[in-house]
Amino acid sequence: MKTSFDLEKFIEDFSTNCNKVQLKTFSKNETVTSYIKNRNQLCILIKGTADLVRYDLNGNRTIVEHFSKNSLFGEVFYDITTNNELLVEARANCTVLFYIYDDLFQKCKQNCKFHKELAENLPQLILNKVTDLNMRIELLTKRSIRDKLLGYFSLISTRNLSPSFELPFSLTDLADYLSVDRSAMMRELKLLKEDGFIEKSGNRITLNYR
Amino acid sequence: MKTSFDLEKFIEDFSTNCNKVQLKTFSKNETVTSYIKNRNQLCILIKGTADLVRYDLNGNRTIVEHFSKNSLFGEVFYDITTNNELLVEARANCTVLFYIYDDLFQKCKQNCKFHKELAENLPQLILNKVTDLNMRIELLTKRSIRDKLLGYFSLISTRNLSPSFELPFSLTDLADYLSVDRSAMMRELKLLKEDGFIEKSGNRITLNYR
DNA sequence: TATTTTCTGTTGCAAAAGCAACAAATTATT
DNA sequence: AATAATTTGTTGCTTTTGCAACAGAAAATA
Repeated sequence: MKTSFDLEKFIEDFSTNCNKVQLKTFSKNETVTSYIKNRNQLCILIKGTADLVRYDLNGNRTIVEHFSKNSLFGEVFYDITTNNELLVEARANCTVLFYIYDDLFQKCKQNCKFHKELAENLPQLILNKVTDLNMRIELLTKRSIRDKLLGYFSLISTRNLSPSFELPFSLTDLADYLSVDRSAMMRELKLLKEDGFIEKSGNRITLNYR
Repeated sequence: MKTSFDLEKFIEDFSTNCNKVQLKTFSKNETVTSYIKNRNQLCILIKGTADLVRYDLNGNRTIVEHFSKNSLFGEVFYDITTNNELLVEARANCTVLFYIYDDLFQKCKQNCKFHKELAENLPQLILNKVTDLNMRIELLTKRSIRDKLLGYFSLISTRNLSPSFELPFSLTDLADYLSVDRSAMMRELKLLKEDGFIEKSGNRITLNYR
């Protein structure tokens, strides 16, 4: 895992009069922001978890990204070309920093402490985001539900340094994240149990493969 | 589209004695690099086109990313957790800049012109990469081959500012890029023609929807 | 230019995934 | 504690996708 500085710590003892920065809190299930064409917001999740969710024309819901502490989101990272609605929804109580900027990597005119720190650390945070996106692509390019599940489990297991873990999603959300039908996914989970690949009780999974 | 500085122009009249930078050329179908665990190379495609390709255990080939001028690649952007082979293959004659770095965003000790310029421009190039990856995810999360094709076509069409365009891939490669079976994709293309969504002659597609 | 290789286009059949509907279990709300 | 809402688990049926195999076209190579 790549290291990154502790933004939360930094924010805590941070008081700025910089008018380009806003700190807001959200409670579970609230909409944090929706992506709007021709705006270019940058947001940093300081605390909590949230999802970027898309609802398409067929009524399918997709969890496009899953955010936790230090995750970046906002239109800066997205070319909004489609008519799909893109919403960021709080999964737990959240603290989010909104950054309205002229030039993302330029220090603001006041040259305030916040902008200085941000400019220094943003590149690494973005790099973390890129590796996250690449892992997501690796999952999505797998051809079967089985391979998607196994790939996802193996990922979480590696992160937790344990073959046994609680899913960070409900099973309903996991299906939306892997972009597959929920009932088909449930069926495949059952088969994975029957074939001895995994053990499962509730949302706790134990892997029987390395 | 986001703007970015012209790296090719910059490289042309660039001569450095910085020992951390290498410029190499490749001809079509040559392997530019393969991703190696515990190395952290950063590469910039100065000229040409190339693909990041993965071969999985089932023998499936996936085009993970498609690179053109100014694209970034290398292990910096990838957590190599799987046993899958990841190769960058030149699709056309290429010029690639390899950057062996200690700290990606730190100027090198010699404080050479190249590192200065790169440090200034890298963040924007990375941001472009992030929006590319997000578009790719949007495509891959579409549930049917039909929607993937239509989404992809609409993307290319928007980029080219025209409802008619040559595919930048062979159809075989397009299937590997959309992560679907080639023959199933061909069948769907035929249906799209029959249903009047597209016209197709060879690798030229014309869209009949906006 | 002849020959080999790759790519396109097609099809029948098999396997996988999606859809719809519902009951049971769990969690949230009043 | 009672009720409502959401999530889990399951299944029969339908549709979509994948697989395999092959012929013709196009492109690359000798």
